[in-house]
Amino acid sequence: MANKTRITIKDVARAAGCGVATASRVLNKSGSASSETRERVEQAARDLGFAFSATGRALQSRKSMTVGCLIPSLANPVFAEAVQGAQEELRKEGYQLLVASSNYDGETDNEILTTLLAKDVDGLLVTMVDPQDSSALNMAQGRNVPTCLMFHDPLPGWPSAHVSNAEAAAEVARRFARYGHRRTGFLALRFATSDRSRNRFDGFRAECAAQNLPAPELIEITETEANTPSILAQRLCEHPELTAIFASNDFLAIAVQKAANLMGWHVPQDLSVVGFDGIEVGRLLDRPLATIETTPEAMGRQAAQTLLVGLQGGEMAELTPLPFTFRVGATLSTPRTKSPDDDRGAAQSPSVPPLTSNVKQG
Amino acid sequence: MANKTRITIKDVARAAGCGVATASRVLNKSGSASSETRERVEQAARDLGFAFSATGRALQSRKSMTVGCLIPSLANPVFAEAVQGAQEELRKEGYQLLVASSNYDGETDNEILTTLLAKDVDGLLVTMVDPQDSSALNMAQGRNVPTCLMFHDPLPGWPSAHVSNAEAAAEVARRFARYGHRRTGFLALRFATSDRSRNRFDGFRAECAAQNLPAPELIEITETEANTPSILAQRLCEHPELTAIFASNDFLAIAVQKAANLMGWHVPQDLSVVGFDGIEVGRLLDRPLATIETTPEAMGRQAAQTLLVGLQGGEMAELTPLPFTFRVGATLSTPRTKSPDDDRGAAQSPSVPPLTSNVKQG
DNA sequence: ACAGCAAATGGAAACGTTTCCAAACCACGA
DNA sequence: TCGTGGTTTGGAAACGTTTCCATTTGCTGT
Repeated sequence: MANKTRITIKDVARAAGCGVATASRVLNKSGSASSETRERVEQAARDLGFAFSATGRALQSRKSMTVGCLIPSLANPVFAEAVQGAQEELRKEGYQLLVASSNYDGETDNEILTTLLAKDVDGLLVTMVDPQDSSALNMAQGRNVPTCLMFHDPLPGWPSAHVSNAEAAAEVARRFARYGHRRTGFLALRFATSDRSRNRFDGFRAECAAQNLPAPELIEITETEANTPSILAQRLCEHPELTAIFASNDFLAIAVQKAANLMGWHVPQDLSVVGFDGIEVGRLLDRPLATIETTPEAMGRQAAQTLLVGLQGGEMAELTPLPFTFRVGATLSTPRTKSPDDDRGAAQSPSVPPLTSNVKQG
Repeated sequence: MANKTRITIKDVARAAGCGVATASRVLNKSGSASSETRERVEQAARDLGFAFSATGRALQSRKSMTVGCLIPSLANPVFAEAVQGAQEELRKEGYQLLVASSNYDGETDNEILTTLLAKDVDGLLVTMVDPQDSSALNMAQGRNVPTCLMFHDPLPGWPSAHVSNAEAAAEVARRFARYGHRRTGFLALRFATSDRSRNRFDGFRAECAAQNLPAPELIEITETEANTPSILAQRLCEHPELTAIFASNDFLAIAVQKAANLMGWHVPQDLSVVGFDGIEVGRLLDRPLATIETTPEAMGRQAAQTLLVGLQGGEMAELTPLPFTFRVGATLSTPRTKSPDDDRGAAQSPSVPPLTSNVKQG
């Protein structure tokens, strides 16, 4: 019960009958020491169950061996997987990850970054609402804290592990065009706080134009609308002319299918749907989801590796976008040919078979 | 370019023309100071862009304001959500979360815990392979580092935020029995490294016995088998007598459906399937998954709140299990009556409607 | 004008490390 | 016997805080 709560290197030194400097040298295998002292120190350390205090070390060496990680939410598997990948990569090199999420809130982003910087993180891995003018992110730069973004399209000043949102979205537009769709929609959640979503829309719209399609309809919905199929169905009904919907992420795309079912529309005959991200469950659906397949874990790994270069004092190179794949699912087909009084949901012959090959792009 | 890299309280004191003690008092709003000095110090701090170093503070106060979090993997949304909940709860009180995952490996568990302890975490949130005899977890106890488990059924020595795995599993057995199933199977992944999974099986088996059902078949599969529908289908074929399968998590349950489809079996007529966890996507499937619905985020929150009590020096009480719900989906029904040469997959009249009410239990 | 007291202040120690530096020690050849 | 040069060794400073404690300052009331 009279346990001193912490065993320090001084305790070890005393037990071994030597100075702390010597103990430190032995335990770190730096500098020289006679084999007898070495033995005594090691024995003492073992007996006492000594372990270095990372705090003491951090203070003296000005290296915390800690990386800060800011993301919108761990409840989104895309971010969670990225963190998982980054964490594994960093741990190999002895770094720990300080993780915090902002819930898609710009102010919280800054608060968190400030806290992380105060914690003396050696580096930063960041996905946030508005990196371009975050005071805290600038402060990180001023303090020379290596920083790598994740998911964001390239931004001046920071490397970013990402997939080209615009190019991926363009691929979707091309697919739609190839299947003969003309009136398309882009379904967005949190459009205001996600540059990813905005960039997807921009890329999608641009390619629609290039393909001589009418401009896509932008449909913004709230979290509640996304989670309530009946309401979502209502929103979709406001756009009866659309034959294909590009959802800004897979969950949304699945929700659209659900909503469509509710109205008796058949996917894909009555409405084609394509998602974004390529989450695993999309594959397991009865009607596997057509989607842009990305690899968030690889993204996290890449970000971590780049950061490691920065942490070792190197120059962090601008990153080339990670490849994406168009996953051919069963939710994209030719639109049914519609007559003006066409009744959606009527029996329908099978659609043309989907294109057989996937496209990989970098 | 000649920037001193870090601004310390000494710099502030010098700029304000006072001692560091005074500066510290002002900036911390502790102790007294004349309004002029107060003003000068605050001005100086603002001008210099001063921020406290958490490391220095941690060293002197022996509080790192950091909590360590160990989980099997962030790639599993159940854990990711728990971390999310815990993180939010802890941040409110000024704590940051140091997150690491072990990939379901017991040795890694211990390595990580050791590292976290070295980092002087003030508390620990843990889900691991084998908490009962982890040297590192004992060390945490010896060092008086408050620790709360997550997901684990109660264990002597540590509080645990959890759902009663056995009771939840028993509920599944009762549902199976009520629908007239007799030959059932329990599909397990990582049985060896998950006490949760084992406890579910035990509870399931016990209640099968109580309901006079034959002992359930334990079917262990590997990750690869789980991810490859065709192989999984093969495994299922080895047990043609089973009419209902309880999968140890929802992903597995979805995989079973997929595999069943592949063989032309109809779910639930030919094979009923129930999952565990209650992940969101289960709801969005064409055939919504029947499952035990749990609330991982709430679990993370509860664990964090308990831990906070411990962090404030209080006694951490044993936690009562969190409630779970049996989610009535569309994957559980009466088994089709089988004749010996019955051809599974033949056309079939609709099953009886599912029970209408959910059950909530704590 | 002065004792007495509260408010304000700053020096110094401590937290646990690492590392610089000077001192002590050793064996060896001259 | 004594330098010489290398190996071991430990004291002390530094990293950025907070806090104890002693000192100084400024008033109050008599």
